[in-house]
Amino acid sequence: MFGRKKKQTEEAKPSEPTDEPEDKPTLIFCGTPGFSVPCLKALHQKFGVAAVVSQPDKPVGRGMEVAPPAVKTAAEELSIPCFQPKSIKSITFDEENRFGGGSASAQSFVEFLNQHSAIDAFIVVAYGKMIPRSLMAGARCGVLNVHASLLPRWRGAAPIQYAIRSGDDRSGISIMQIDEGLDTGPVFSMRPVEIDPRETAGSLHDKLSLLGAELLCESLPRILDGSLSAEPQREAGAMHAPKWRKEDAVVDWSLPAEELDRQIRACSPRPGARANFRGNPIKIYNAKPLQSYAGIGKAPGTVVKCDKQSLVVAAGDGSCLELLRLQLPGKRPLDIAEFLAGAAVFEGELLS
RNA sequence: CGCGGGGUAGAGCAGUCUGGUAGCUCGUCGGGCUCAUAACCCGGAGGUCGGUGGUUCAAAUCCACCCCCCGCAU
Repeated sequence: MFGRKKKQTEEAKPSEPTDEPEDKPTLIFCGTPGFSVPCLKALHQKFGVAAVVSQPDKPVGRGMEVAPPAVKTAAEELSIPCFQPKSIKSITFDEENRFGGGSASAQSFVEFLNQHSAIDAFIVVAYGKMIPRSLMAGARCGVLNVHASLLPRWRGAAPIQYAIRSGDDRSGISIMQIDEGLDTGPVFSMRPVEIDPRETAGSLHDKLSLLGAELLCESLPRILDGSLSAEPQREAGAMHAPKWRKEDAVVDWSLPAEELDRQIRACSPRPGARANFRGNPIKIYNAKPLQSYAGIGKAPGTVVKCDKQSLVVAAGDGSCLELLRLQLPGKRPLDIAEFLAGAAVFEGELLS
């Protein structure tokens, strides 16, 4: 069992592959944002993680202060060495089983890899960069990936958002072998999760983040000992979920309310679906499509009802959207009753 | 030193430019009206106006520094 915890006193591993599985596999974890952290923590607790690779610290947020990625912070808490090369794509792996090449910022990582020549697997969870061939060749089990969709649906960077915006009734986690393509490698295991009708990208993100850690830890022992094989993906049903762009968050009131609702949930809590109100950008975090107002016939974007408790706006195809949680620039997100307590809104006003 | 908005009663806001009795919507408590109500009417409680220092006869308001929250951009 890989789950048994044994103190490992020797740093270096024998380079010859042995028939007997090691007490503890040598794993290198690559990840960057908060989504990856549960995987890292669970993996380290059950199997031990030899090293972490994450994106470099970068200026981020207000004030452009340099901040470390969530995975680096977690690695430090767990006392795992963390490397942050600017690029790993030029790292090589030669016939003598040595890593080489790589940018200047990757040198210490390459050096570390050569000290651990019996790497069992690289495990990539939302690392944020493509993985070079050298890493696939350089570990006994290659590069494994935790992906937040049921492949081949939603390959790419934003599977969670696409699943919600498309109205999918389920999502899930796939554990796959990374090949040269974008999320095209063969799949070891998948586990579905239901998408609740009121699911947001945030809530699904959190669920899948935990589910990913769970399924990874369950699958890994059998991947490492070869008893679990990977099935090639069917190409039928393959869908691409590219990076979520700014335009994906812009509300178009001429769309039917149900579509707007899905878009709003896909954008919540980040970046927040965006509309315009009296010349100000306004963010919509939660809304409800209404049937009872359907067919009212006002121009999309028109406020068709506004009292102290509720605000209803006309959308496309005669549908209406009740806004439930809003945010004005410089303000906190507010539930509709609070919002209306401070901002007089009139029926007939137009949002864009 | 990326650009910008904000912190005033339990919540959301106005008042700050032009210093001079703390205001609005909601909630809450009490009373009234009503078959009834999240409706309506009357009344009450609740605030060291983010903090510290300065200017002034007088500071929510002007000046300086600090703390916290948020929008854009990345």
